[in-house]
Amino acid sequence: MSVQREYASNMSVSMLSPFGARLCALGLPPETLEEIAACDPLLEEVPARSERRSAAPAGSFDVLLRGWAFRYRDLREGSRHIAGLVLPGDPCDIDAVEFGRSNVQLGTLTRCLVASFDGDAFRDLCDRSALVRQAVTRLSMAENAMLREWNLCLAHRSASQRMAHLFCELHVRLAAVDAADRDGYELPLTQVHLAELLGLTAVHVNRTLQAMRAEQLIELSDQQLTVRDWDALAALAEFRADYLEMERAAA
Amino acid sequence: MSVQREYASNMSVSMLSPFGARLCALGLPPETLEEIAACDPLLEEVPARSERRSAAPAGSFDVLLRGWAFRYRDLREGSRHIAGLVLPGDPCDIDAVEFGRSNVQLGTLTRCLVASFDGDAFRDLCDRSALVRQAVTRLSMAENAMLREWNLCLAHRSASQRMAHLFCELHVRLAAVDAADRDGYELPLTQVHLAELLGLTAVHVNRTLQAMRAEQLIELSDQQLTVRDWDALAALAEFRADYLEMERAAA
DNA sequence: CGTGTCGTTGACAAAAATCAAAACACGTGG
DNA sequence: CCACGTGTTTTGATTTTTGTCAACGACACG
Repeated sequence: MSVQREYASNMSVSMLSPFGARLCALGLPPETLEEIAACDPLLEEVPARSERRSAAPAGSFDVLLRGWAFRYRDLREGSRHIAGLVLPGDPCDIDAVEFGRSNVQLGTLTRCLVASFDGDAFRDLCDRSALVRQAVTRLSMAENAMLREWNLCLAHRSASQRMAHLFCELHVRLAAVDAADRDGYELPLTQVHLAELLGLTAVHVNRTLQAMRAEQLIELSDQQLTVRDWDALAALAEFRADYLEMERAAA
Repeated sequence: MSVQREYASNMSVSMLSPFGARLCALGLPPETLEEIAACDPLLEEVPARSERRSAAPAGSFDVLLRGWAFRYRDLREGSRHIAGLVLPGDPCDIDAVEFGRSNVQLGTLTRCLVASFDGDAFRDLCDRSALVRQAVTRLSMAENAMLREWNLCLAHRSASQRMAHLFCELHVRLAAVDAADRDGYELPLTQVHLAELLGLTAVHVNRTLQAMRAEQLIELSDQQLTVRDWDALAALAEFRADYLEMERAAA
């Protein structure tokens, strides 16, 4: 391995730091990131508010490094389902690794930086390295845990509870990649986005937000969310962070 | 390897046939099942209507071979969320493989036969065999796909659409393990179970079922579901089976 | 026979969707 | 600078969907 190559690889490791944080939170050793970084990802900037972009063009393994994105699916006549938010450190579409192509649409909310690993090279690496394949498995299972939790919310909780749960989950996930203050974070979503995500109408989202503001739970203006009363918010949502903390679950 | 051992292993392969069908549907070669079967699972009968059973006691890897089971979680005061149905060939809790213990509750609807692989032995096998670890990854991703689809249903579809979607999905999943007729299948769920699964009240489930019967979509009595009009049912649910057929997606 | 579970029904209340419109911010071009 | 279009937030009135509460009948089982 040439010096340039090693240098490039080290650069990659530091570039990939949010992804490294994710792997670490999943209980994976630092070598995992080094092995993956050796794949030399392509770094790509994506402008804000882009849509109709495949999550992993050409079956590559794409990881979001900076910015906010979301997975979505169009429904009949103008309606849309946002299947989940993609935050720094998250894979855009983990399934693409196994199945060689993506059938998820990805949209961006802010300007994003994406690390794109060549699909075939990454799959080769999976075959060679048990650690890397284990990382893929755990990333998939982490997503699984979030989906299950969100399922429960959608099935059994009210509009305000879902909203509260989303805000709590985002706080914890953003904090894990140093993108949240102690009492809030930037939330680059419109009320329409929230509606598509929560499975509500935009009108109802608006009224729910107003109720939550009136109850002194949160403030939200200019894309900035401030949590006024974390305990009350978490209690409303019946939020427990354990499903997000796989490493503790593994211990 | 002794003759007895091989013999036992061959026995296992045939015992495990529903699980083999799953692996095959996920695009995995037959060797995968053979390697796994060599782990010599314990076969365990579980009586019908048992509850409060951990999905994978002692971190074992458990696979349902016969019967119906479900994953659930208790909520505040008497209410309960059924997170998913476990059909023959399905792992009871795939996460237990990676995290060495299960925090999912499992209940049975009918008498069940479960193959239980020793946790540590199975994890050793994962480390040795890329194929087996890949199987775990794909099983996790398959569950992921179902969760995503169900998420969409819960978020954006009405009671009758959810119900229709459930019936369609079950038909396809049961057919994959030869447990469905062309026009229906046994459905060992009470209306209360359906309610906990669909995120509705039992009363509303009852009324929704009646409406679907009145519209000649289905019949349901004595735990036997008959699909009267598949096309109309699938259209109502906006059901497309592709998310269940990973092998085709991979092709 | 009681007792329990399950399916069913009716009357009513709450949650959320729908429809329509206004208020507001923000850029762009005249 | 203003007029204009567009996207976002807000509001009110109304309807639809679903939940809640209470009760009853069928049926299995001890």
